[in-house]
Formats: sequence, structure tokens, C-alpha cells
Amino acid sequence: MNIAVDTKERILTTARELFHGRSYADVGIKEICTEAQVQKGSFYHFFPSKRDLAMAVIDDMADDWAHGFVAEAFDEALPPIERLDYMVDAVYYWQKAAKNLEGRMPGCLFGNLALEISTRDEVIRARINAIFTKASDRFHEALEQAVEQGDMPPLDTQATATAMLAYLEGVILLAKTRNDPEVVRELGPAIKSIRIELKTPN
Amino acid sequence: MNIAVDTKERILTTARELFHGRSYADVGIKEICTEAQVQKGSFYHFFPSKRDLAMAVIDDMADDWAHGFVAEAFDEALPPIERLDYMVDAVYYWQKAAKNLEGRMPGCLFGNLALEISTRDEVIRARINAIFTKASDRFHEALEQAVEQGDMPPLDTQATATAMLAYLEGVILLAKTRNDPEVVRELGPAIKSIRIELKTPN
DNA sequence: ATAGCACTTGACCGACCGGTCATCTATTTT
DNA sequence: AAAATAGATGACCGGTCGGTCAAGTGCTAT
Repeated sequence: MNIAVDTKERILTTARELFHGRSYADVGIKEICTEAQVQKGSFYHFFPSKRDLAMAVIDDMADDWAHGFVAEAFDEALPPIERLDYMVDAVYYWQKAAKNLEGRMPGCLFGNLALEISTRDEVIRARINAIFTKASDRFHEALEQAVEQGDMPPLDTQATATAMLAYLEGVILLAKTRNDPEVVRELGPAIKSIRIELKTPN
Repeated sequence: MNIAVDTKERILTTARELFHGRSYADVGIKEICTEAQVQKGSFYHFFPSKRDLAMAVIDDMADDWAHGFVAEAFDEALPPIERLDYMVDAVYYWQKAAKNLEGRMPGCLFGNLALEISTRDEVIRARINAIFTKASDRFHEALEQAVEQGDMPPLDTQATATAMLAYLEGVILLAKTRNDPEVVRELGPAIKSIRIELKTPN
């Protein structure tokens, strides 16, 4: 059982790295198996299809994300607005490290996969969408607290949270297209300037 | 010559639609040929490779873009700030129309291709990057004029312009992931709230 | 001891991929 | 009229793709 978990884990992390570094379509199962030192038959013992592997990778990454630097960034102990900066910083350092290692900025795995396969696979699309919603919820909490504590004038916290997530994804997209993590550092902090006003009842 | 131009044009527009609606890797040359009613040999008479086709599609789209609704949106006759709203509106209606036709939101072709192949093809990456820079220049002009006319307090127009483009791309990414063009309408207008201050000399 | 089971192995499969090419057709050039 | 040229045709190619499978291996539970 130990060996099996290990094998499955090895497939998962390898696939994650390869998908993130290139793309879903560009990485074949053969390559994943070679890199992970697993036989093809073994691969199909653990994953019924490449598509299922993709879903597992997404879930795996979402877990790591949620319990990793997203949890750190949105730590309740931090002042709400600082959480935004923390998040931007975390993205910056991560992308920079990845670029130093591989020479290329991988961007956001979720954003990448969303644009690549969400038009073809409704289930995967919904999965990534759910992850985005969760991420947006973190922003939402922070904004609510910021308003509550008077650090920010009242605003539509829900919509603004989503807008901030969109901005972050957009910044990562642009940075990846320039292959330059510094874009994240330059543009990232402006996330705090984004505002969507409350709908005035009329 | 007339026939040839026609054939080439047919390949180009078909490929554009298919790449935009799905992805680069997902669309084969065979499919493009069938859809465009062109024989495979004919295809390779006009394009040396699939990659060259991709570049031609990118250039084609960039042209249409620059002379189409981007030109309209950033019309010098419009008040600078209205141009931003015009651009957002144009994206919204375009995406909505596309979704009504095909059932799925295609997003931005450049954003899609950037995330899909920019890690694999340096030339294509640079090409898309150049297009983004051009688009950002339009935002920059508008911001410069807005500041000049006193519609906006002074700010780092260059960085803010890039940030606005990033935001727009991010909004499209999120909308595509939700498969809901309304996201563009809801979040889009907040593009005007983005600000990056001038670096204070010290 | 043995039966069962999780896991491994690697040869194998048909389909499809991007791309080639000899051959044909129609138009233009001389 | 002949030659040259641009374009069209579709059979064909090697390679790779995702996926299958029968035969093994080694641990575990009875």
C-alpha cells in the first residue's frame, strides 16, 4: 500500500509539474510515466484516463494552494489589506522561483487549464470555477473585515473580491506572456485600488 | 490568383474560429481543411506548417482587432474615460454573441494562445506580447489625455494602462471559466478604478 | 500452504497527428 | 501553340497518441 501511494503520488506530482510548465495537451502520458518512473500499465491502474489525471492534479493543486500560501496570505491574524499584498508577493516569489528553475514563467495552473480545456470539458471547467470561487471568497472575507474595521470605505465586497481575483489572474497572464515575473511586482499592488461600489437601491 | 486568395482566406478564417472556440492543440489540420473545404495538399501549399498557420491567424486577428472595435473604442473623438467603458462593452457584446452562437464563451484568442503555447514557442509568445503592448498603448493614450484634460488626477499612466489591460484579460478569463459573459458586464466597469501612482522621486 | 489481491510489467492496438508528394488542372506568359 | 507556373487532389508516411491486456510479482489474510 505504501508503495502504491508512493507511485500514485509520484505520478500526480510529476503530472502537475509538467502540466503547469507546459500544457495539458502538450504533455503525453508516456512522458509523465517516464519522468515519474512508472510503467504505463501502472499508470492506468491508478487513473482511468488522462482526463481523470487532470482532475486529480487540479484537486491536488487546489489542496496545496488552500493549505499553503493562500492560507498564509489570508491569515486572520494579518490586517485585511496586508493580506492582499501578501498574496501578490507570494505569487511573485513563486513565479520568480519557477522561472529561475525552468527558464519560463509557468503562470497559474488553474488559469492555464481553464483557458485550455474549459471549452472542451464541462466538468473540469466547473471544477476550476469552484476553485476560483473559493479563492474569491478569501478576498471577500478580507474585504468585509477591512470595511468593518474602517480600513476601507463601504463597497460591494463580493463583486470587488471577484474583480481582484480577476486582476490577479490577468496580471499573471500578462507576466507569463512577457515571461517576466517583475510584471507581478509592478502591477500587483494596484489590486488594492480596485473598487466596485454598492448598488444604490432606487 | 483570386481563387487562391479565397482559399487562403478561407483557411485563415476557419482556423481562427476553431482555434478561438477551442484551442490550438485541439484543432487538427484535417478538421480545418474539412471545415474550410480545402484539400490537405492545398493547405500546405499556403502554409508551411501548423505553427505558421497559428502565426498567420494571430496576425490576422490582431489586424481585425486593431482596425475593428479597438479602433472604435479608442476613437479620439470619444472622451478618454468613455473609451474604457466602450472597450468593456465591446468585449461584453462580442463574448455574448459568441456564446449565443456556439454555446460557449471563447474568451480572448490572444490570452488563450498565450497561456497555451507561450511556454513552448518563443516566437509566438513574443508576437502575442507585442500585440498586448500595442493594446496597452491605446489605454496609455487614453489615460494621458484623461489626465491632461483633468478628468483624472495624475498617475503613472504607463503602468496603469498595462494594469487595465491585465484586468480586462483577467475578467475575460474568469468569465470564460464561468462561461458567463455577464461577468464582463459586472466586473468590467471597475477597470476605471485601477490606479498606479507615480513613483515619487526621492 | 494457499488463495486472493494490489500492484507491476511491457508488448501491443487502432486512431489520429502533422506533413509529403507525384500527379493533375487551369491559367498566364512568351 | 508551347512552356511555365499556381493551385488542387488525395493517397500515403512515420510517429505518436491515449488506452488495453495477459502475464507476472509479492504481500496478506485465512
